[in-house]
Amino acid sequence: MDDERTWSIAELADEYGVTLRTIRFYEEQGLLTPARDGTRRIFADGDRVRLGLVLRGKRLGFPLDEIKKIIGMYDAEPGEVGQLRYLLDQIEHRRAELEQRRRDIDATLSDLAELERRCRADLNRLTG
Amino acid sequence: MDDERTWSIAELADEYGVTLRTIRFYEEQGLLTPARDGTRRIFADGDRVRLGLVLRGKRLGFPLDEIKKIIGMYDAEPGEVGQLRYLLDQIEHRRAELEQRRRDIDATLSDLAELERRCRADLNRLTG
DNA sequence: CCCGTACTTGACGTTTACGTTAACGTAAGT
DNA sequence: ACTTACGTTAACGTAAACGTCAAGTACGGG
Repeated sequence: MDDERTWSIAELADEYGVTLRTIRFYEEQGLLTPARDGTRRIFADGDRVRLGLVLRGKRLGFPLDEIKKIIGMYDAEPGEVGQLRYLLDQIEHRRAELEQRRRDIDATLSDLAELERRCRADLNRLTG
Repeated sequence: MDDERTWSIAELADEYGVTLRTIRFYEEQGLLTPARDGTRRIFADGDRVRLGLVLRGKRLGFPLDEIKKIIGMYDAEPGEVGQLRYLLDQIEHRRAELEQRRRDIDATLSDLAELERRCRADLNRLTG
């Protein structure tokens, strides 16, 4: 099986539910670097994965330049020891950030659960 | 003990690490409604809590008008049955959103963990 | 050859969430 | 009386993340 399949910009946009403009903008920002056939963009599987990562980052509320850094970490060359230590440091930083977010989410979910309880109680009182 | 203590805009800004402008802007947007002593803003405990909720929403990447709606749900009057059903519906919607976010976070954390493993392996190879 | 469809690159418009002066009021300290 | 600290409103500026034209290119079908 060849996984040499490629996609047009419209196919990718359609698949991920974004506009063409969005994808072009991501390329302009260096988040995607599709190949070219003349002037046309050709997206390989790696590009699809990257787009998925970008959108996941967006759902998490990260700004695009942050997302760029994070994705950049994934495909950094092994490089020298200093680089590796720096990268590990960054990883730790991101992890802390994400764990803070998860705490915020859990707190909000718990607030919502409490709110729902009150709602259901009120509803029971009124319709019960 | 009276919990009648109040705060100035500067105290609140300082406590939460935001600027005065930010707080005034939140008021302008209807996210906060502090009392007044003449023209001066007087923040009660409820206002502090609300500011905390706003900032939590921000950390989660919600836009301010979304945050306004969510917070609005907390202090909605019990109201009529239709309102309650609508509110329960909204709660469900927010919950789904937050749970998607948590999945995104977990996926990212797992990516980071894998990346860290590879980093440590490389580091061992180089310094080992 | 013309048409429709898909693609391209500008370039300007828009919204959000504040930052940044500007110009002023008020109350306390010296 | 003067300064300093803290507050006010009004208004313009800005960066991010696209949306929205405008104008042109490339290609297969009829």
